Amino acid sequence: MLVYFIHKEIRLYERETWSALAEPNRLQIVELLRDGALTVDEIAKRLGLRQPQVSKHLRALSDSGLVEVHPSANRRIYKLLPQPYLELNDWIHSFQTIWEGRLERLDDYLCDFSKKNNS
Amino acid sequence: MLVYFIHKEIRLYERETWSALAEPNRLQIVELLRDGALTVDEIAKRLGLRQPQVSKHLRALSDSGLVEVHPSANRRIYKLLPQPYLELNDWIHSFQTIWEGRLERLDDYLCDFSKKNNS
DNA sequence: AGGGAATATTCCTGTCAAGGAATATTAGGG
DNA sequence: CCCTAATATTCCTTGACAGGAATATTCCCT
Repeated sequence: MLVYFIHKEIRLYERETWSALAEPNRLQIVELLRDGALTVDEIAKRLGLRQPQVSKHLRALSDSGLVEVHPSANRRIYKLLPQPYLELNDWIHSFQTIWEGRLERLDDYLCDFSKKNNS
Repeated sequence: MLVYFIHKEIRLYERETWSALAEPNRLQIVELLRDGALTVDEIAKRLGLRQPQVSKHLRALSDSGLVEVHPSANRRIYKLLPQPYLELNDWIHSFQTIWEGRLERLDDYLCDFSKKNNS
């Protein structure tokens, strides 16, 4: 249970995850894939994007380990991989003390380092 | 309790959150602030960054609603805001079916739309 | 008021990534 | 084996953004 608070232990997982999701179209793709695997064309159609850009975004998502592809005949079917979301979940939980408002009063701490700072 | 699974309802919160955290130095700043509020100089010192860049990053984080500043004399003390982490947590949980492997078998679904696609 | 510390801002430059358009690749079907 | 659909890749241009350096600002203190 205490595991969430030992945030020193939390893996500094692939930073790429963040930049991969920072691109709005890629985030949309990911949210689309949440409901199930899709082909490139299908994604392009639903999001109103052109096929090459979708391919490129999927490439980025794939490189960051966010999605997985498995070919089926002519098509390539993309689906989400669970790993990054697990890691994200861990990371977010390392902030639990923040969102639970348990670090509200830090003024003592601040006085501390401001004294140490007067070197 | 079911709230985590109704991902249609989840707010498409500020997309800025992602790009704000995509910058490695900003992510480090956030992870640093997890342990408590800090001044600009303190952050700069600990991360080995120059003060102006830290100020700029804090500006970005502030604009995205990730951090909050309250002045104290000469200094400005930055601390994390809980809101974005709550939202991120919700978002991540909307992928719970993924990481729990409950969407493994989607092949039927795929056959579905590939038929529909033959227009 | 003036000086200095802490912080913010501006300007500049280089880099990187996204979209558009065209083209290459791959795989099935006749 | 060619044709076509589905997908990937390349080249190009453009915009956003990060860092460096210098400067502006803010605020306390005497």
